[in-house]
Amino acid sequence: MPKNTPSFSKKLISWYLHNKRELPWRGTKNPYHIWLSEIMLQQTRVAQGLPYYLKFIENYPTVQQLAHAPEDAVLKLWQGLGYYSRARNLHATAKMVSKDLKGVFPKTYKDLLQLKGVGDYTASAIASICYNLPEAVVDGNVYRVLSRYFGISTPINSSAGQKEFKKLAQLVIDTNEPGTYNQAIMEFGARFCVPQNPNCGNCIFNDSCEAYKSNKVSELPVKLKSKAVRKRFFNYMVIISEDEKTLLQQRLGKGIWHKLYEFPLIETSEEVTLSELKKLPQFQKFSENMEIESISLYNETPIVHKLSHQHLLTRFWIVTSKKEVKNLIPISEIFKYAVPVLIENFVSEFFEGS
DNA sequence: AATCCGGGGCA
DNA sequence: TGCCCAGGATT
Repeated sequence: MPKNTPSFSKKLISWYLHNKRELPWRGTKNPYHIWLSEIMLQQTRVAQGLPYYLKFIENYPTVQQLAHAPEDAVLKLWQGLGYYSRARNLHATAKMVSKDLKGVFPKTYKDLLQLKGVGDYTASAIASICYNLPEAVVDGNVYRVLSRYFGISTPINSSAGQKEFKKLAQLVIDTNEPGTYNQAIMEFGARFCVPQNPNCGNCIFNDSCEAYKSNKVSELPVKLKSKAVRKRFFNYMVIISEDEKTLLQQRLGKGIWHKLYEFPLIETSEEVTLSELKKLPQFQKFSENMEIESISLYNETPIVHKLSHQHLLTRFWIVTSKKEVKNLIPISEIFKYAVPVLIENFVSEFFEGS
């Protein structure tokens, strides 16, 4: 189909060799390092993931050391990076590779795909970068570059689009150096063929890019709109005991922040007053083994914590207690627990200097 | 096929 | 504000 495919991949690789960023996971084929970086960079910018990559390599230099770490420690190190199932799957896969595979990562696309947290993109990335296999990656950058260069308007988040772009990516990959090619097209998308206002006038492809020729660069790629975000109302009960302790609970159900810690949470369907809060069954349960001395609202205006798919309108209630409550932890030890950024921000603000 | 799952950067 | 980011799992 694409008649200038060789030129496309060659120019891409040439651009890459002259313009690539030097990153810690470049220039190595160590599958542990590549795997770790690829998991971290899922839906995550290089600038955001980089410090986490360095922390993980420093704390866990080998897959065996990661495997032997407690899950809580892995989650704590992952704290702030989001999409925490990645951290749980990372740890599970480390244990699997360490025990069942004696520390040796799978060496084919098909076998890599069996690992928890490794999908089409990540299996292709590891296979091509570590083992020189001609497996084309398709990430957000690849969608953008291919849709523009070839002028394809199939929505990238439709199943038809995913198939079409995967097939095209596999067609144009440079099979002689697939790892370099895959990184080249992603780097090109991340650094030059950017979503907004790309510098097409200076682009190496401005003589062959279909979108540029037809003045449709700003319209590609096409993406179906997702539905509106859900609003949720969170009331966090921050217990302060006389001996400077508080209560944290681990989230164990389905949903966001699985296995992270937070203050006791009372979720409501709307913003509530203190008297309304006190009437709720969840509040009764919360306070049943306590002798509450006082409750005061820390923030009248809810803190809006925005996730990609829901907005959390959050208010913190400060609860002082006379009677000893069970399972309290010293406030000075909150930092040992993996908590959502929403909680971390409150803790650092509220307990600052105390 | 659609939805869920974080957090941050940018125009 | 809305969109995007070296996506994957679940329903």
